[in-house]
Amino acid sequence: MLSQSAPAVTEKRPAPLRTTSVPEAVYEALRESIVSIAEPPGAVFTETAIASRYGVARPTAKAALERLVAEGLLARRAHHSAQVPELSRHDIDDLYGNRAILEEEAMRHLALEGVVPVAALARHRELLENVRSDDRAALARADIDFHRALVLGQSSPRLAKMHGLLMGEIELCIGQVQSHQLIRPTDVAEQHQGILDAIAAGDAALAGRLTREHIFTARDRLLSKFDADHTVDRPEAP
Amino acid sequence: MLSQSAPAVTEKRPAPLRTTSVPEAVYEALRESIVSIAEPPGAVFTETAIASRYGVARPTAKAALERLVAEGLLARRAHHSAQVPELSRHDIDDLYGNRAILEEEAMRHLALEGVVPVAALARHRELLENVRSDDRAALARADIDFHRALVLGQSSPRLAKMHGLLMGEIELCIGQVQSHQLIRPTDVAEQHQGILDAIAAGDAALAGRLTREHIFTARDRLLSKFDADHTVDRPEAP
DNA sequence: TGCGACAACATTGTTAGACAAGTATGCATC
DNA sequence: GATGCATACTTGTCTAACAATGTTGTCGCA
Repeated sequence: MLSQSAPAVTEKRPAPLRTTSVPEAVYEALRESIVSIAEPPGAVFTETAIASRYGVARPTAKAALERLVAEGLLARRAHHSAQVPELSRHDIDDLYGNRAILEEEAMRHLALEGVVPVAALARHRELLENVRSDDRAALARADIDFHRALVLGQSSPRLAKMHGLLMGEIELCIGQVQSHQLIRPTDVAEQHQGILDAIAAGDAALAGRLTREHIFTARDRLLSKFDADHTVDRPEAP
Repeated sequence: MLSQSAPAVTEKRPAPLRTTSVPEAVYEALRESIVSIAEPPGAVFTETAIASRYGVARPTAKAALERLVAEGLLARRAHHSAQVPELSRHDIDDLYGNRAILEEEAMRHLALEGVVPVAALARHRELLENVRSDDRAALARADIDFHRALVLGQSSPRLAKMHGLLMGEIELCIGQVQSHQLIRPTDVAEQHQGILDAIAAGDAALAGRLTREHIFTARDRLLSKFDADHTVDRPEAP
């Protein structure tokens, strides 16, 4: 019941065949170093520095930077170097609020179609296998990949596009607020299982509600950590 | 009650001061010619052609094209010229379904804040003044500008960003399916007034419901026109 | 006539280098 | 100590060129 889509379907799309152009590769590398906070908030990226770091021409570096700026992973004013933005409390709230809206809708779609994307199942299994691992960052990534796979599996390309836009900043957010130190992987896995079951059962309302609650739980965890981190440094806060 | 924000607020943001760079100008010009279907679906845009048409360098034209591709206003495969995409029935459905979700949420935000953005009021007045005009295209634009102003007026920047992404394709959609020939401007104005009233009254549920219905009405009008246009040419359709 | 290989062309991908324009920084002056 | 200027840095834009890829048309051949 979990996969009404026949195996033939996965056969018909043999491979997305991700061909990688040079700007694409630079973009990926930069993106990775940003969301992993190898480059901390405030780090500056000049076009020439990126160009020489990766051995490409400046226009190529420029293209990669502009793409990151468009996604919100970098901020820059005219004639200034790009910088990794520091997300505020309001940003976290905004990010997760919109994420909840989008994913709730995506899960409702999936439930109405009654199809659980095979890619999401694979990601779920990955997370289950690593649930006893101590690599919290890897678990956070598995969590994100699971959600991405689910949204990618529903039928609205625009919904997936908008979700992808948000998830970039969400990853940055998770990196900056290292809240996955506190999270219990078993809880996450359980909630994921609940969502999958609701989708498979075709219960759109339940799938939507569970998704919303799951995301709000994550949001609240991040906000708590954020507040804790920011009241220590500022004893004069009310 | 309509504007709880003091005049001082508009004073604090003296002007967005829209400075226009060269690629920006090319982008705007191309975008306009696309959504106004001066360039019909299928029209090809080569980088060199754009560059010589506007008297700019090819990299400049390239940047403008890439931006349009990212927004879905142009489609292109690697090593091929960009083309204006032809939206399918499914695209229209997808576009308006997602638009409804986003705008419903935006109106709920506004209603909860109890603030009607002054820009939206101005747009509404514009539409009312031209309600007897025969310039249907201008009315369609006023309609879009009204919705844009409302969403821009609420407090979530990401919601506005995602909405902007959709609205580009929505404009293209409206251009390709010339359905505003059939629309009654007074109906549109009335529905807008209803939404504004609900927001001012702080009734989030009502504002959301009216918005959703308003958008679905528009969608159904487009779909009807689309079907009519496409069954004429294909008598063998079921 | 029909079909396949090959060659020429068109288009994008990427680079290099250069100059202009804008911004910030530091220094000298008052 | 505040102001104004000069300098350095960074981005904005252009010209030119070559490489890689996809398309098209032609030619020869069966």
